[in-house]
Amino acid sequence: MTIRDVAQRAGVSKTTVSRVLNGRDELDARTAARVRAVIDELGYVPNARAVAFARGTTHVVAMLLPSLTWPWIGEVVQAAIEAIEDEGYGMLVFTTTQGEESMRRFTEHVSARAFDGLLVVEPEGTLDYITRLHDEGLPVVLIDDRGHEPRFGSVATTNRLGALAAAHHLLGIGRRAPLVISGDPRFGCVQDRLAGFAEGFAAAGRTLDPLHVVEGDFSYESGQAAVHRALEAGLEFDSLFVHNDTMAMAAMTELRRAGLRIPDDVAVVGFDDLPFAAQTDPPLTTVHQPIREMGQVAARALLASFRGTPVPNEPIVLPTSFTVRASTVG
Amino acid sequence: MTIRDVAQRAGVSKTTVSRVLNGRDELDARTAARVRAVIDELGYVPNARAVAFARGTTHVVAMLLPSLTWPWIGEVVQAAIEAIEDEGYGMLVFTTTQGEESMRRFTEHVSARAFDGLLVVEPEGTLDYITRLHDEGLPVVLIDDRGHEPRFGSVATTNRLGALAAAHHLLGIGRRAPLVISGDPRFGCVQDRLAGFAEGFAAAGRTLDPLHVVEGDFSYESGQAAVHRALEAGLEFDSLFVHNDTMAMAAMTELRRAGLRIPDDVAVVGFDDLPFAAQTDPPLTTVHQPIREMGQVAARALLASFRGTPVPNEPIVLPTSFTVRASTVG
DNA sequence: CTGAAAGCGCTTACAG
DNA sequence: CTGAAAGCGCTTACAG
Repeated sequence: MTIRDVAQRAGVSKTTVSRVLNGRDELDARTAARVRAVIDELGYVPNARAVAFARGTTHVVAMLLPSLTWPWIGEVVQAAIEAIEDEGYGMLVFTTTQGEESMRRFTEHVSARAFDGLLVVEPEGTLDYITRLHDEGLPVVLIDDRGHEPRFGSVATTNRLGALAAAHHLLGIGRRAPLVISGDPRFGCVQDRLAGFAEGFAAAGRTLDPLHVVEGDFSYESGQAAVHRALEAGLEFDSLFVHNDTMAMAAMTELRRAGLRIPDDVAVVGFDDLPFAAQTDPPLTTVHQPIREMGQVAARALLASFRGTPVPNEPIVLPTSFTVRASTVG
Repeated sequence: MTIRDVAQRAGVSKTTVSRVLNGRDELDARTAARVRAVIDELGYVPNARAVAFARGTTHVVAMLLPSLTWPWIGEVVQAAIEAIEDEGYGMLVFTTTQGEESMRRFTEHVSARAFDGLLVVEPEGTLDYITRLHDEGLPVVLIDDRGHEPRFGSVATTNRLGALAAAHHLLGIGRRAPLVISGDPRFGCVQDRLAGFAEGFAAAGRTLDPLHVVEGDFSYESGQAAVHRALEAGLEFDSLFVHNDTMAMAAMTELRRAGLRIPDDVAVVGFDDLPFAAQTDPPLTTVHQPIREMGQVAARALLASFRGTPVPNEPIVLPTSFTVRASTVG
């Protein structure tokens, strides 16, 4: 069934049916009603391929991601999909688990103009390429989990303030000797978290000893190893500020193994507030990242740009919040 | 840039360029080489919208899911995407977190013929609808996590045998009094797991007491509650067979809280083998579901059907395996 | 082996 | 307010 069938049955031209469908031109109310009745009766839905071809627009948004199996990525994508679906768009998902080959394929889809705009959680080392796509006219919004501040639209969060809140909380419960387990220091977000946390302690007249900052890489194993090394080295600490929840969970397991009580001997603060943070043992105090909101806001900004509202050039920054649980306050 | 530009520059017709692009007809090797050279030189990529329109085929596969935030769903989708991308297809993802509204939107995309085939992890209560889509000619493959055995192509796993393996393992390490924490018994997979486990104990001359089967709903909370209730009721057990890892993890936390040692007092076996199962405390012995393989096999079966190989009518069954960790063998 | 032409199902100036 | 016609960029019989 095509627009022709509807037109014939309603006794109008295809042009008129098209107008009813898209409803921006003036048309006689009665004609419109009649056409609409026929559309309903026939259950007609315009062929998406034909519409895309004629309009030069797909009603599809792509999302480029490192992988779907990361802890928080499902949340971002879910939120973005919901926002996208709300406007009748579809979401094409691309991941880069196959490295170069994945990027080659993605590029192919870009060149083929298979979608109208792009949401991206940056796969490592692709920022220049994404920037080029943006410069070439593809609407792009970056969901910035790494503190990039790119030259195009992005959504980020307050890493520095989040870490500051962690510092205040630990100071507030009387902890004076924190150990920091950081993520990879090449990331802007890691720098921001280190800076914010140091700032909080500095404001209380306490300088953080650089020896009390151990480097992890956001993985479970690295969280475990960090605590292990710190204990072996005989470092003294009454609290942990860990740059993500996964490492924090690992750290807690390791602390318990060493016979330390949480929070009595060591209070632990994470970063992310993933769903499992409420279910660790003990439940984890952590800096809440507005993951869902970031996905949603990014999607909405992209959709708005299709309607002519340009994506802001500076990052859209969404605030973290602070979630207190039993890992710091028994 | 369009196919016209390439044709002009190569001094051939658009038909010829199209033939080079799709390469199924015979053509002069030299002509083909010349056209290919021009294509490379110009970096020409056919417009996906035009191709889709002309061919009546989109090179896009859709995946319908309850949600992207479930523990194992990212793995399935990731595996499916990789298989899809390998053949140059794109993956359109739809979730049903918005209930009826989501389904209405999805239906719209179906009617608009926005994709060539469908992969589905069934959102509750949609099986009849999916069956109808299949009957109307849409290629569909179900990734069956619930023991459905639908009337169309599906990929499933050996729930019964997996549970049987769990029973054998527990018997093998001398456990005689298991407590089972099940999922929602309306699911076929839950029935299969109950049956397989009971079978294993029956074969060893031991009948399972129905009182020792407590019902959960696959959620963390329900796992915790189940153990709590069992202990309150004074049930005696030396082991736990839990129908998924999430409840198993919750159960372990609750056991520890009650002062019981794992595995000394209670050995614990889960089901799924999610990534976190290796990182619980202690690491969880569990029935490994071939989640990635299911996604991959389902995607490949769907792609094969586009090439004329029909999707088999009976379920494609992939075997579970059994992963032994410290929660049963200290 | 190659090309001219029709056609895929819409949208959108343009004319009335 | 409405319609005839061109056009979007390919593919695919059909003819040679």
